[in-house]
Amino acid sequence: MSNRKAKILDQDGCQVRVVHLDHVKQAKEDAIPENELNRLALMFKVLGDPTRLKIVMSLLNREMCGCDLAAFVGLSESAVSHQLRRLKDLALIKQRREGQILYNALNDAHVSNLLEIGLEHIRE
Amino acid sequence: MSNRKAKILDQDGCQVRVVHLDHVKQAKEDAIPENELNRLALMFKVLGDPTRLKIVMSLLNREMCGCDLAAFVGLSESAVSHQLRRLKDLALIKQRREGQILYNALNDAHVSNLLEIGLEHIRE
DNA sequence: TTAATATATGAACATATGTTCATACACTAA
DNA sequence: TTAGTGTATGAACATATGTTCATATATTAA
Repeated sequence: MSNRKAKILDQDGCQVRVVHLDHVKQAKEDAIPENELNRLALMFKVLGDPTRLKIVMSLLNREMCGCDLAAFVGLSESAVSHQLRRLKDLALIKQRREGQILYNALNDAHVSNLLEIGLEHIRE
Repeated sequence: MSNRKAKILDQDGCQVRVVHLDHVKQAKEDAIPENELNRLALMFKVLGDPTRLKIVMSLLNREMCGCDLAAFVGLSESAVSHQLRRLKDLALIKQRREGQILYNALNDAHVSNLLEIGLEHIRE
């Protein structure tokens, strides 16, 4: 492991100081593709809003229609609908229609795992 | 399970339509405390920025100092420092000083688990 | 002490975000 | 078809957010 200070050129041609050239190089090699990174960040960001998180948490144990969710989180049905769309776009929830009513549920086990691990982390 | 439409009063005294009174009631009983919800949302939000997520992902396999991280993500050391503080505030990373250099690492297994499960989700 | 390096921080700016409002669509019952 | 209900969506607004810049602090070497 090098502790020598080095100057390298970044992708824009600017000089950048680096302490551990090898670390930076390896990190770049390991990095996931940019579209995956952005999609992963977007998924976390969608979970990172209290309203949406409260909706998702409530779906851990039951299905809920938009109407119920609006009453539960204390917002308009319109606001809830906007949020549900974002959750659906990232496959965090799935929807099933029964007549006029659209039931929302968690999409798969990944989502509940994320919630559980996240809760463990903030509780320790 | 009731399918009868009902009108109830929310905590602000406004009339709210509810399809499944029992679902809403149970969801309210199950709900985690508001401060936990907000903290959990904040944790996801902090992971939900591409810059911070790229930093955290790079720490999966090695320690990195702020200097290296700035070169890796292609931003100023100041910008990186701001982001590292947010990550540290939520105990997502920990820091260890060695002389002038502050090494950053993931705080615990929860963080790497969250990243792995998140990646699985977006890749399926 | 002085200079150099690594990191931290407050203020300011431009951009992004969530809710509201008005309106439109989808499904059902009469 | 008509009316009623559940959901969706675009625009607009106020707020929140991330980066930049200037500056400050901390550690080490000379």
